[in-house]
Amino acid sequence: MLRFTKRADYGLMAVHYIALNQEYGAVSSKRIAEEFQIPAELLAKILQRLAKKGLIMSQNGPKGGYALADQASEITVGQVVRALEGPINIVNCLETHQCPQMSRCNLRRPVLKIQAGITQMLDTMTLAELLGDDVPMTELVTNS
Amino acid sequence: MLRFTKRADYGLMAVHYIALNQEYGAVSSKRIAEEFQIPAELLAKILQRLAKKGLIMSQNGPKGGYALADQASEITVGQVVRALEGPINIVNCLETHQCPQMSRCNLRRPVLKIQAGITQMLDTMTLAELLGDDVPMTELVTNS
DNA sequence: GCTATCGGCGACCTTTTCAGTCGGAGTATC
DNA sequence: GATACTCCGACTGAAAAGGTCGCCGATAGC
Repeated sequence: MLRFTKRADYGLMAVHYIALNQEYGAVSSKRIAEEFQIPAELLAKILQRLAKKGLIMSQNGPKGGYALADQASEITVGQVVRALEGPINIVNCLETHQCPQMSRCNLRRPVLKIQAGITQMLDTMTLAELLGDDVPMTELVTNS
Repeated sequence: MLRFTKRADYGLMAVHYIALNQEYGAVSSKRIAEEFQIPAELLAKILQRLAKKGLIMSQNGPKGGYALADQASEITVGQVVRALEGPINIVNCLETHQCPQMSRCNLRRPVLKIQAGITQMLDTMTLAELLGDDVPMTELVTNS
């Protein structure tokens, strides 16, 4: 229901954590998993995927772990999300499957508009922007 | 992976179709299902839900069916989506479940920002806007 | 008043996708 | 070269979505 998977959640948390702590050396998957209390193997898989996509660099062996492949200001939230969840498609009729009423459907334009808006939001938000602010802001939670 | 369910898809298609055709009388669930080749029972359930939420009006019996409860310009895409999928929450740590690292999480602010952006887009888009344009625009499909 | 047609409602089954788990291979350190 | 640490890829279980079935109540036409 228009929701990120935990893959994206965990991935963003992890990348964020790496960005914060990599100056003291590579950050291991295990450490991040403990920090956020998420299953180590699951997180490992996520990080592997990010490494495969070239967003983070992996280093094997003791003292190994992950580090950002680029500056935090050069990596966008959209890149991380797409690396983990594939291309952003709000509806499935526009990708592989074809809606039988493709020709009559007037929903494509608005849907694409929404999609483009979301994509742009994600792509203009870099990791660097996530690092600064640590205010609680619980009051922003608006379950409309 | 950040995707609408078919409930929302079908719901929007149906409401859109009702808006187009209701001037000649109520539009039956069966007719819409045939038009878009979607399971009649499933669509029925969706329309019932929309009726329950007061977005469309139902009329029983022969010649019965559904009609918009309000002007097309007064019904927003966001209303339809929320009626069918509940409140929009991109991540689940912000609603019922609590992330064990709530205090350290710096992701809330950007997530809420994205969420607010999406919500606003959906809420400012009315049904009336969907009715006018029927251009193909297949070239807009950008699987980035 | 009988009948056909429609919406309304709840329970159920199937399929897909997500979340989490397991064993294996590689690499650096000692 | 043995060991401990890491990354890596296939597998299994759980949850949600999608779809189905059957029955009831209401309304309009005959």
